[in-house]
Amino acid sequence: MIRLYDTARAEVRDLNLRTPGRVSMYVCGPTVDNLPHLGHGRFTLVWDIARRWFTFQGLVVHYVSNITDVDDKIIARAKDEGRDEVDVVKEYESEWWDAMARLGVKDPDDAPHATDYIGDMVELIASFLERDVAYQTSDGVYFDVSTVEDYGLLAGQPLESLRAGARVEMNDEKRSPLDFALWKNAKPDEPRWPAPFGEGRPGWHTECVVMSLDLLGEGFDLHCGGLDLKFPHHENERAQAEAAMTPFARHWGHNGWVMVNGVKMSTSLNNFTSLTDLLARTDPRAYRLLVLRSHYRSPIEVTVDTIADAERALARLDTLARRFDLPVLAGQDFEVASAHVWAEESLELYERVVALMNDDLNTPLAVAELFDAVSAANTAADEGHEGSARRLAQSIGVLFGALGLALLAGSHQVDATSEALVAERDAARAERNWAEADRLRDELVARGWVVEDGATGTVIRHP
RNA sequence: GGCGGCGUGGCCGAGUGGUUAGGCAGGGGCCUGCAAAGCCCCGUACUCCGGUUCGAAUCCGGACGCCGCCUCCA
Repeated sequence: MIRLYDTARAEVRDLNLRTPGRVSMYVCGPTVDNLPHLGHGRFTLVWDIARRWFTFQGLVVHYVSNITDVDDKIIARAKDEGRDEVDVVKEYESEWWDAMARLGVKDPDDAPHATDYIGDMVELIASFLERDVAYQTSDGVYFDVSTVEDYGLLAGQPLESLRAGARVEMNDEKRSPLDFALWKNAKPDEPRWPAPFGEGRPGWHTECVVMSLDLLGEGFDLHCGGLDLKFPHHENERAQAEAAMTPFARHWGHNGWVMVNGVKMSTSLNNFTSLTDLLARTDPRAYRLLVLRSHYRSPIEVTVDTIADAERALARLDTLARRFDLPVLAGQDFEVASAHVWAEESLELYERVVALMNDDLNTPLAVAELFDAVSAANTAADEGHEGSARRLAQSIGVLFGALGLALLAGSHQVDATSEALVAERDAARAERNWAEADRLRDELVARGWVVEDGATGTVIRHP
């Protein structure tokens, strides 16, 4: 049984699936108005890991993650740069998928775009107006949050106390500062779609309700996103589903933030580092390992130091892959646990990892177990238990693969000159000509190789 | 003002009553012609003050500090 923290209940509870054996999950995706930042990297990694783990455990996952392609910030950028909104969207959506590919985030089964669902949104908003849970003002249509009995469920606060602390500037046409825009009337030069209540565009909170229900159906299993979406975004989605009397997400999952020097990384603070930059200068797997080594609900510091730390830890794992020549796993397709033969040596490891992962995705402890197993595999090999060591190492590779982390043995493409130097060095060593062997090693190092003496002689690899 | 979270060894980061988290960095050793990789050992941490307990980083109370949400944000 998989257990997961549910924000709506504020507790870890059994993942209670709509259909046994199948998980339907919706992950709130990005607004494509800029390069993705580290926070986007974290949420995609966290939920990719969850998804992969569910699959590994034999569940059939339907994973939906949207692209918000109509938004004030997109319009603002297009204006600033004197180009078309569609052009802005095209550029940054392309950057988004590039970054996802480099992070090793598996493609969603469906990636709906808000603009493909305008008609459905208009219909929903019209129904709200009809039923009087929404109202028109001079600038658009607003949802009346007071019509939803348990508004504030996800925020963990009743409506009254949310209202008391509201920082939003009061628009006197709004009945409550917490009421949110369902529809924004188009100003001149703004993109617009027709609607019975006036030409314009949808507010941000409506698209996810419509798209998740369309693609996953009523009462889907899991709705996820960054903690900052908990309120008001997810609260408002929920409110709309409630108002439409449609069963919505059975569970809510939220991941912690990326911090910068102890402060939340956020768009508004403009203290973000682009994911694109990070991925250009580091091994993308390092970020995944960094994410795995802390709990998904905890904040993490992503800095040059913590990434470098993760890269060094990764080197240890790659060394294992090299030593045992492990296959590369964790691509777009990955193994299911039942497809792997858990040898005697690794069964206990597997069971411990399963217990940890199934308890609210305890990746930090699972990773600690795996690192312990790395030592065990190396020790077994050092002691000459080659087969046993190999079986354990293979299992480690499979389990990291299940978490989306590919262990890389590295390429063995060696140029002819280097190959000749290796042969010369082995000859020199055979003659116990250490001076010459060391000279040849220096030469190889100068050519950019890491030189190691293996059981079969000189082994060179890229650092 | 309301709600929530956090404070752990040089760094990152788990842990929720008693036993080694793990990684990185550092020191010592084994192995090696010398290295590298690997293995072993080591630092004996838990903001502070009280309390409960045979025993607390872990529970309770208080203090201090930090962060977040109640606009936009993953």
